Amino acid sequence: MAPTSLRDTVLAAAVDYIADNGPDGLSFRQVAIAAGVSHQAPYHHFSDRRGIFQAIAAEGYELFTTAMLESLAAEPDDPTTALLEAYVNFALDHRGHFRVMFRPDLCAIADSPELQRLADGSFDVLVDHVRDLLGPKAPLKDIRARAAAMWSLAHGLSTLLIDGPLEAKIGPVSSRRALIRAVAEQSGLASPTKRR
Amino acid sequence: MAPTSLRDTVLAAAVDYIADNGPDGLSFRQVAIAAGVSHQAPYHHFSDRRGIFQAIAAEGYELFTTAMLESLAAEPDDPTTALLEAYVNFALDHRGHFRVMFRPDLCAIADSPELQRLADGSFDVLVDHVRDLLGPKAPLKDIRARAAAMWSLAHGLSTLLIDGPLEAKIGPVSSRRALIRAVAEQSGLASPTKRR
DNA sequence: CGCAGAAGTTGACGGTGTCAAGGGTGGGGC
DNA sequence: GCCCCACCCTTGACACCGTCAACTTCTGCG
Repeated sequence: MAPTSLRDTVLAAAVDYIADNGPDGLSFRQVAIAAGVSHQAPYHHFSDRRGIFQAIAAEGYELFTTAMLESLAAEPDDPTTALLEAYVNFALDHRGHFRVMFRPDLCAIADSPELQRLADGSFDVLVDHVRDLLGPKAPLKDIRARAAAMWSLAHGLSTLLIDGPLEAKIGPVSSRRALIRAVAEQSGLASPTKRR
Repeated sequence: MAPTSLRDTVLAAAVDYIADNGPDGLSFRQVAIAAGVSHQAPYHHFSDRRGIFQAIAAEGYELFTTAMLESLAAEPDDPTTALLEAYVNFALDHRGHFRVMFRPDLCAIADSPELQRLADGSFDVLVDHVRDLLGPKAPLKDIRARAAAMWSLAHGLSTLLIDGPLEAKIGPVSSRRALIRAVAEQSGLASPTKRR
């Protein structure tokens, strides 16, 4: 935290703003003058407005991958729920990053090989888990569908909790952990060994 | 379609643009001059930039509700899959609407009672289905969790298919219908009567 | 006929992203 | 010791955007 280079300052300020207000109203210039520099200073660290979002997304995917791996390590006997929990917790605790990571119009993942690599790293955690879960002899079709199902459930719950109307319709969520586990249980995805 | 009022023209053009490019780069002025009118003409039909998005969202929720109801009626023996399919199909076939409907920063659902009513109508279709499915004596907690799970799965799959990296990781989707059914099956949500 | 209201136009203002050019400063080679 | 250059930042300008305000044009109705 000591260096506080302009690059880091701008990045942190942008993430904070996005977490509160969403990425779209973010003003390059406002961030700059809030940091006490001229409106063009950040251009020396980011080529573009898109460059800021790419940097935020890259940071986010790194945090995301380690969060999922840590959760898997902490809860080895129910890895599916562990992953689901890590996914939702990351989204809620790092809204600023999460809101950018899944907006290809903002960060253009495909245009940056480095960013693409980081994103793939995150998703591979999930896909690898499904492969382990279903075993090496499972048909590829099932692995894909299972991964898509897990990913969709986690992603949908995250986005609906962040800015969707879920809480308004479902009722207030007293315990995030309890909601995640109840959802995992109501879908058939969690702890599949108990299901047969 | 005959009247083609300026209001309808602007709305349709905006929806088309959003379906292709996302809602954020949408320019009020460009839409106006593309429609052959001055840059201020649309202001006579929409109070605000936000007003356009609210109108798009309202139209979207109406289409959304009827799409889900029609799918339920067409496939009464597997209503969960019918709803999931309707949800994903709507998202993919009406990207312009879908991209706005779940962006509260754009359309500010809570600020418009009319829009709030339409949105509630859509979600009630889903919640009512879960209530029917689990029976009247099911604990409220289970109903909520089940609704959240179904909703999350449908919403996550939709958003990941629209602009997420799902197809890139899972592989090309030859048949949308097959993917949806496989995902429904891999999650434990679809056709629960067959599961016990 | 008169007029009120809707629909559309023109002009202006502040804010924003971005391009272009300039300044200042610290460090390394001669 | 001096010069030069790379780096970081500033200043200024431009086009575009959303929005406010005032003006014109048209239309229906007493």
